[in-house]
Amino acid sequence: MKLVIAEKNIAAQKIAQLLADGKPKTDKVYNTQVYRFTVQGEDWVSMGLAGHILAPDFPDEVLFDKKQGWYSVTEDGEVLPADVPDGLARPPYDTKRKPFLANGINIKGWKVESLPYLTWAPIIKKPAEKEIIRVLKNLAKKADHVIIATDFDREGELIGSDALNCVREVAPDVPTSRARYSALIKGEVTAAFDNLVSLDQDLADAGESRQYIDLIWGAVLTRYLTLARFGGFGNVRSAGRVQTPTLALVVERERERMAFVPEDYWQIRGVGAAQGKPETAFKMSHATARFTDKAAAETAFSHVDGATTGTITAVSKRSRKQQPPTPFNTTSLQAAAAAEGISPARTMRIAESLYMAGFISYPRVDNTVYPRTLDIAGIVGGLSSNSPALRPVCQKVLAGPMKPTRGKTETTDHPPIHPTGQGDPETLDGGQKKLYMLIARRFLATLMGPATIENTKLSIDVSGEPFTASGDVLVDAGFREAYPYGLKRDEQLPPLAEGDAIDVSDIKLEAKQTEPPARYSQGRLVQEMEKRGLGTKSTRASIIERLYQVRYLKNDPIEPSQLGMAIVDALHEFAPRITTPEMTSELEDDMTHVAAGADTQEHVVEHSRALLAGMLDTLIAHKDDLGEAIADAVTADAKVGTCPKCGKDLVMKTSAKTRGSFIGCMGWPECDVTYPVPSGVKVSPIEGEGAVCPECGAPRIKCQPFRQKAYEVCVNPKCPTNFEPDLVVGECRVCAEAGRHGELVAHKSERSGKRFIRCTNYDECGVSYPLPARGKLEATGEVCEHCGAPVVVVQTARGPWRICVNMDCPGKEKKPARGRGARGAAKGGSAKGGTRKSAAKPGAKKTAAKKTTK
DNA sequence: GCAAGGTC
Repeated sequence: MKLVIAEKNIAAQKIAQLLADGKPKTDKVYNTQVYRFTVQGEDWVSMGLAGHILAPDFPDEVLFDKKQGWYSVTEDGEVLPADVPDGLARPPYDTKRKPFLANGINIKGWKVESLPYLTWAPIIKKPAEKEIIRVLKNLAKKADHVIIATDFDREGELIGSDALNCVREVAPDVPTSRARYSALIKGEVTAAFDNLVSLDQDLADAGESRQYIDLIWGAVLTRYLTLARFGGFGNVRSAGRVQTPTLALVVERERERMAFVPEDYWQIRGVGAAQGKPETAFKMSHATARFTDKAAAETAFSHVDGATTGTITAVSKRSRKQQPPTPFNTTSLQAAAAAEGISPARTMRIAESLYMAGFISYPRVDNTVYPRTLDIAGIVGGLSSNSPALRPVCQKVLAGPMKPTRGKTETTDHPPIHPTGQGDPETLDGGQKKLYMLIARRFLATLMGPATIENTKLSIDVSGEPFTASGDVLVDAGFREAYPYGLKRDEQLPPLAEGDAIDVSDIKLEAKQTEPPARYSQGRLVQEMEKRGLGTKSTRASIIERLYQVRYLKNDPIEPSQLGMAIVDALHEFAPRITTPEMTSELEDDMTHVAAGADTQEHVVEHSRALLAGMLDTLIAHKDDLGEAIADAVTADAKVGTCPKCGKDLVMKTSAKTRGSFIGCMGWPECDVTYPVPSGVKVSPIEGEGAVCPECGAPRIKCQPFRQKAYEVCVNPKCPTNFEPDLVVGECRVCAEAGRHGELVAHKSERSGKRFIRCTNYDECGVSYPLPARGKLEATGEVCEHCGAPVVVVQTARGPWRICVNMDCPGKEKKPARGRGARGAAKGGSAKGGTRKSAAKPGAKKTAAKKTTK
């Protein structure tokens, strides 16, 4: 039996189909799919791995004592790896050297001293995909020939080499060979299997060098940063060859913004309209788009101030074509999806699920050129029958020439990301459908003609001053019929001719300032990483996500936190190599040499270890400075405002007793100012105007609910801007039926800030209703016609909103368009609306909201 | 409690 080992299941299946005499049979070994087939009567089996099946790691004996964590203490009080194997320590760090004594000292402060040992620690490969390895070994035992058919690239060679090492453990003598194909098509694959070669160990070693260097630098620097000032569990401060330069890009942009000196300029703008037709109003501006000289701007303005008429002096029309977009690869899909509000990491998760469900092609590709073998018409036909919304445009595409656009990158391993045309999009959830439609529409757009946009430019004379107005109209939609993403709205100008008089109004002189360079969006950052050679199509999204997770980055567009800036600054000073993309490009050079046999893995890795070791003395010497910088940055990130009592910083804190968070003063215990944290929202400080509440002097904060509009409130729940005196909204029905008198009163919890209505006889009737978190309440004195509960009015940003307070009311109307969380909350109350257990219980609301917002 | 690279 011949065993074929592919990098992934789909490749194993495809290879089986392409090589088999007839149809391959799907079989299972343990729980993994394999494909059995015959080639010229001989039995073959193919299986897919799941990428790397082994992961590099330090051996357990140098992983440091498990109980002690990342360091351990010898009997002499010496802090060392739990057991230093022979030959582990290299100059200038040898085992005889005592880094320090821990007796009588707080050991925590000394942990980084063991890092030189880690720098020289040996690295082994540990099983990462145990199930796959089990299957691999099971099949290898029965095989008389093993063929490695992983992807034809450096990582593929390494994955194949790891697989061979597993095979060798159970079948040391089985002959092995390597099939190299660069596209999963008949010609390529059969040629590869007709011309088997042997595994390129140099290429695999090059890949393994990358693994080792990434692990050593990542582990040593991450532990260093984490331990320099230990911030408690869950506060890892990571560093790495790709993530740190990526973070540095964001920090650099932020620094440019901070160093930016805005320049003043002036604009004169107004509104024009065809005479007597105010409905044709259009914007116009002075022909000098930006006056840099204030006096000149004022002079020009003095001529036109209060003008009511103007004259068209020229009309010019020019049409331009917008070319259809190129096919999607991973980066361009991530960028386009990011513009639609889906982060690169989420895009990849959704794309993976669409791929697994058969809706789209393989999502990790660099290629932007459809292969000739792709059945484009078949896919369009499939889309047409499965997606009614796309049917008309599909029919148009089918009737056209269907000449696809081409991008710059052409590889043959996978086609660009495209819909398969199969599957009913109605079965997809919201995020999946949104991404699927983007991919499907993009695909159609690449088969269509350009869009034509007609630009009209009016030159206007107003009291001797030249003005212009410009309008863009899409006259021929072309590919835009399929792909409306990022399309500007038409700006239509009224039909006017030279010499026509127009009405003019609202001419204003506006003082403006030039803007600093924009922050990166997640889509832009992915593109920038690609440009600088940082990460791969498969890793960039997750690396950005990681930077958010360790709280180096925040918001979108991306801002670095104080912590992120402190990390970059510290590493830039003491380990600059890790902060720039050059480490990656030099690593690439090294790997090229190893792959070519001009250098060895041992030499390259050792050299890298030495570079890191050379930085450690300085890093360790500056541990306290760095720890302080990190601690200060973390405090600055936690700041939500300034204490009205003592002027120190108010920060987010966690109560040691209840583990709940609250806002407290850094001046504690001298100053006892605390505030509750509004629940269910992300809190951030307000800078500049509006930072301090004019009513009570407490800071105002910005609250960002999940997927809802952010709002600003005073942090003080007792502030008149938050506090509403208890409001009687009606009479309690339950009490009335029981012959008691109970009044329904609106309350606001001082602790959580939550609002609710409760009966004055709550202990007896248990009647309580949740209320919306915000908006001034008014009693109406009315009762609901459906359920008899009181009706109140809530003043919202969108105007007054009348509601029956009973969330379980049968006549419940849909709320005016607001966030989903609020709808979820309303639903949550409905479970047992108006009874003690549900409505009043804070947990109930939260769970329900979670369910619907997921 | 570490990285980055595959893929699920």
